[in-house]
Amino acid sequence: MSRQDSVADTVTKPTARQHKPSSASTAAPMDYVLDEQVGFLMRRAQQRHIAIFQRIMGDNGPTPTQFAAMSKLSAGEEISQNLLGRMTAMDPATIKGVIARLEERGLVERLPDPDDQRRVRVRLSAKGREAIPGLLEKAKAITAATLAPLSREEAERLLALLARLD
Amino acid sequence: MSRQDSVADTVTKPTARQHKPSSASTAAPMDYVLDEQVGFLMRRAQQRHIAIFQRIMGDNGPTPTQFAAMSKLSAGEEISQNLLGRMTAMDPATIKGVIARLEERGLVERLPDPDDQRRVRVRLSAKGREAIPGLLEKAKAITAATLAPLSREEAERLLALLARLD
DNA sequence: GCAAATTCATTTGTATACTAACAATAATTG
DNA sequence: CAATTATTGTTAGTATACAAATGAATTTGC
Repeated sequence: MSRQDSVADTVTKPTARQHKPSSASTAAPMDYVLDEQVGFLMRRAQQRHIAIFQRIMGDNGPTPTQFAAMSKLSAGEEISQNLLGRMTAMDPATIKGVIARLEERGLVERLPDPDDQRRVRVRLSAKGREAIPGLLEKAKAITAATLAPLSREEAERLLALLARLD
Repeated sequence: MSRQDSVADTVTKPTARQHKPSSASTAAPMDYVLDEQVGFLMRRAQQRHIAIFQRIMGDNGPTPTQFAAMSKLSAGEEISQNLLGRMTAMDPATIKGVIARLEERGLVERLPDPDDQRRVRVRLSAKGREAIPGLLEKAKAITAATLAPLSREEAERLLALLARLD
């Protein structure tokens, strides 16, 4: 099978870090290697994670943000839409769309808040509650698969470092 | 050596759950804490990074993916659009939009490839080349600001771990 | 040398994500 | 109490991201 030709096949890979600042040349690339920057590495790691997420959750499964919302709602309480967004690191515009799509699929319900007419309370539907155990099982498998390249100690270290970057 | 034992068992946090095994309640939350999962932590860390990126690049600056494309093009060679996508971890549909927006702003040019009529060659425009030194300077500041909560050793460890997750 | 497979770029559709502006409602404060 | 301020949710607009389908061009495999 012809594998997808990777970048390495067609591009002269600068390989590892070279201490030599290449001088002389007109370009003067200024010693900046995109592939070593934290933003690029995080983006790639996230892409892989999301691919794993979709593979394990399956075609009808929730997206990562949809699952995040359902996970928080699985505690059982009704939560205002904006607060749920804060709990799942989504701004009001983003959580709105996520909840709308979950509601379309019958997994959550939206109710007016009797104490505050601005608020919309969100909770899992019966169908949503039934889905939770299976989703949590898959979510654990997703975390395990994402961290599979690392040993236990390395994974713990990574999580601790990531937690300090927010 | 520490074999790659399934990370699945590392998920079982010894710290989290309080002792209430009898579970008189219906919920049985199953020992899953969203905020400790690698996907959630990466998403949050990325959100913070992107906010830093936008703050330092400024209102007229490129987005992270736009800058990634410009950075790769700054080596000076003309690159086919799809290959540039591979080099910057974007699929063909994504890189198309990124290049289109850079072209609208006069930072890159698209040319037909004389050797392969399917291909579109992309290169920096004069305006794009002029912008590169300032952008690289800011990009370094962005990396530094993103990693600021960590010591140098911790940052190196994080980058090494992230690099193994893709 | 030619059919089959692959690659390149594009288009369409779905789903985040954020900014900015907005209206309705609540809370605060002078 | 009235005026200001803050919060909640919505809408519109921009920009990733990827899947799937498509058409054109190039490689391949026999």
